[in-house]
Amino acid sequence: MAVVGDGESRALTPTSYVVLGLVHMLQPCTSYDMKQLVNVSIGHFWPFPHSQLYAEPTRLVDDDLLVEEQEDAGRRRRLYRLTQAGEDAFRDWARMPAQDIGELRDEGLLKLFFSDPADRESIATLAAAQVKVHEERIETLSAVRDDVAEDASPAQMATLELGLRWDRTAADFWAEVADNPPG
Amino acid sequence: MAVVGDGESRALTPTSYVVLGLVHMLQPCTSYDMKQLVNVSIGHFWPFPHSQLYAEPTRLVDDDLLVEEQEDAGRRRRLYRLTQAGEDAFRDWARMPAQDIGELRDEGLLKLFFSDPADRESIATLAAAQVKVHEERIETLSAVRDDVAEDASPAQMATLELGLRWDRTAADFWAEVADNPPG
DNA sequence: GTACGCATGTAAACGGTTACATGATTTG
DNA sequence: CAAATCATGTAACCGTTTACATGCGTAC
Repeated sequence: MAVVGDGESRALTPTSYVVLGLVHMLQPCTSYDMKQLVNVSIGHFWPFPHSQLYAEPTRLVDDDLLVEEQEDAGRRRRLYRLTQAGEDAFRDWARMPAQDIGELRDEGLLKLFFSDPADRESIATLAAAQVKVHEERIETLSAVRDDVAEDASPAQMATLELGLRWDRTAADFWAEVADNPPG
Repeated sequence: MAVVGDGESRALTPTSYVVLGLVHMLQPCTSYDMKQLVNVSIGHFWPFPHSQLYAEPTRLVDDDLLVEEQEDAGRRRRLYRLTQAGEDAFRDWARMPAQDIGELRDEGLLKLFFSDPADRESIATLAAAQVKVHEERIETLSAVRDDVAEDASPAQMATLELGLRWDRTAADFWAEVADNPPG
C-alpha cells in the first residue's frame, strides 16, 4: 500500500490555514497572487512576510493538502490547488470555533505597563503617539473599506469593521491616558 | 583593549524589553520571580512560555545588559540585575513611542474572513463561541483587576482597563454577528 | 535600449514553542 | 514518609524573519 505524505503528519499552524484559505479563494494561483490579496485584506490584521507564502505551500504539498503544477515555459511559476484532503482540512477548520484567544501584543501597552509612575510626562508623550498611530490606521482602514466594498464578501467587510472598532477603542483609551496620565 | 560582549550586537526583540522591564521592577530576581509576575500581569495580553524567561536573560547577559550571579549553595539559582547599559537601554525604549502597530491576530477573525457566505449558520456558531470566549475573559480580567488593585501602579491598572475594553468591543461585535450573520 | 520597479524566489539565522527532566517543598 | 505540586531548568525542532538575488515587463 502506498503511503502518501512523508513521515508523520504535523500540526497545522494558523499560517497553514491562511494559505489553504487563500488557495481556496483563488485557485489555481501562485504565491504572488496570494500576496496581492493579503496586501489588501488580512495583511492588515494578520501580517506576515511574503516569504511565508512560498515556504508554507511547499509544506502543504508535502502534507498532500495542496498540489503544485509548474508552468513549463517562461517563468515556470508554480500554481497551487487544493486536494480533496486540503478542501476537507480547510472546511473542518473553518467550521470549528477558534480555541485560542486573540491577544493584543501591543508594544505601547508594554511600555505603559513598565512606565515609571513618577514620569507622567513620558506617559503622556507615549499616549499621544499611540493616539496618532491608531487614528492614522482608522484612515487607512476606512480607505481600504471603500476600495474593496464592491468585491469583498459581507464577512470580509465585517472583519474590517472589527479592525476599525478596535482602533477606535484604542484611540479613545490613549486619548484619555494622554489627557490624564496615571501615575 | 578588552572587548565587551561577543561579536556583533543584535537587535533586541519585544521579549528582550519585557525581561529588562521585569528585572527593572524586581531586581535582583530569578527567572522564576519573573514568571510569577508575568502570570498575573502582562501574561494576560502578551503571553509566552516560561522557557523564554530562561533563554532571554542568557542572551541579555551576553549583550552586557544584565549581570548574573549564581548562588553557591543549595539550588544555585541565578539572580539577575541590570547593568548600567541595561538601565539605559530600558529607559530609552520606554521613552520612545512604539513604532509597531499592535495587531489583532485573532483566529476567529481569520475564520470569519474565510467563511463561506452561503453558510450563515457556521458563521453564527463561530460568532456565538467568540462571544463566550470574550465574556469569559472579561470575568477573568475583572477578577485579576480586583486582586491586584492594591499592589499595581495606576499605569498597570490602565493596561488591564484597555484589555477589558477590547474584550467588551469584541464581545459586542461578535454578538451582532451572531444575531445577524453576514452572508 | 536603459533604467526602474514589479514579480518571484531562496537561504541562513534566530527566536519561540514544545516537551522533557528532576530537585525542593509542602501536605496529609 | 509518600505523594503531589512547585520550582527550576535544558534541548531540539520548526516556523518566521531578514536578507539577498535576479528575471521580466514597461515607460521614457
